[in-house]
Amino acid sequence: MDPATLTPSAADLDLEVRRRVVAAGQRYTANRQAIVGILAGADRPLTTAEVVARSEGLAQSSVYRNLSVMESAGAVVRVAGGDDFARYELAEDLAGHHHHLICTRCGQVEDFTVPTGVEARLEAALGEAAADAGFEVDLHRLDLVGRCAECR
Amino acid sequence: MDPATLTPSAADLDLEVRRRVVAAGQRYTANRQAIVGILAGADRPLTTAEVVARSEGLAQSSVYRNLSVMESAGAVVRVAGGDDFARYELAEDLAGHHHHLICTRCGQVEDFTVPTGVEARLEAALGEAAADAGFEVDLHRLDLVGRCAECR
DNA sequence: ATGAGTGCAAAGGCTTTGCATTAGG
DNA sequence: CCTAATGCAAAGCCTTTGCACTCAT
Repeated sequence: MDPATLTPSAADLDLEVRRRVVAAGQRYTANRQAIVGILAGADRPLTTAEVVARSEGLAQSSVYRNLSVMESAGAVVRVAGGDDFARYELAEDLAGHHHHLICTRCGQVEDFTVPTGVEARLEAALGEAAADAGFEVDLHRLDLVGRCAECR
Repeated sequence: MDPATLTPSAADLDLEVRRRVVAAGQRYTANRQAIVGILAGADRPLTTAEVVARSEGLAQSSVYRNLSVMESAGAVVRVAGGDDFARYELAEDLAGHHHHLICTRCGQVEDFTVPTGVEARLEAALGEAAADAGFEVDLHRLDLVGRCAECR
């Protein structure tokens, strides 16, 4: 796989995203930079509405388009939550590998990490089992579904 | 947890779904029974469009409403795939615990199971880690994202 | 200059809802 | 009988697209 950056600093993150966006033949504008900053500052995937709200003055359509462009560039990923809103977060190799806690009551999504040992063993076992099915695994998504601390 | 049924036969499945739907104060009509049969006969979650297509003569709105009712009754669950279509499958305790292989190219979702040993260790480790975050886990969703045999 | 990016508003497309009718218990 | 279920069509709502203008290179 890609031996790229692991949870880079804010400046490095910005540079790396710029590199990817430019490599995709697009520009890394102030708006896109702002969106990356917003995503980087969140500890969970944000809905498009949340990004719009936090970007102050950015048109909704631009948010959608920018997220789409940066998704194609491999800088951000779309995340499925407990409701019908598209959520976005930085790509895994930019934000670090993590999982999600999804609350069935309020629909919110929180980031979550498991001990590296568990992660490593899991990954090995999964890749093997999937290969038997002719499937080539890029990455795994592990969501824990239940009740968050506030909704219990 | 719930010491309920484990992958029941077609008839048992039908009875169990009926029980849940009735317990939720709803009727288990022929249409609902048909939808359950369709889901039970698939080896992967189906989009609402697929359910409509396979149900022959059932109104789209009825499919949506029935799936929604049966979801509330705990008989089926909505699954997030690689595209923007809602997919449904039988509840985990009716169809058996499994995971999904999601193809990034064609968006399709396939069922997938991992060795029970891996599953058990995973579950134990996860429940513990999540509890530290104040989160109560009902179930976990593990998706392997990559390329299916046909899209490689 | 030259094409990408942006805003605004309109259009799309999956999903939901209103309402009159039919059917289940 | 009474209430839930169903069909059809209209409405909703998140998301995408068209178009003219602006900005970056």
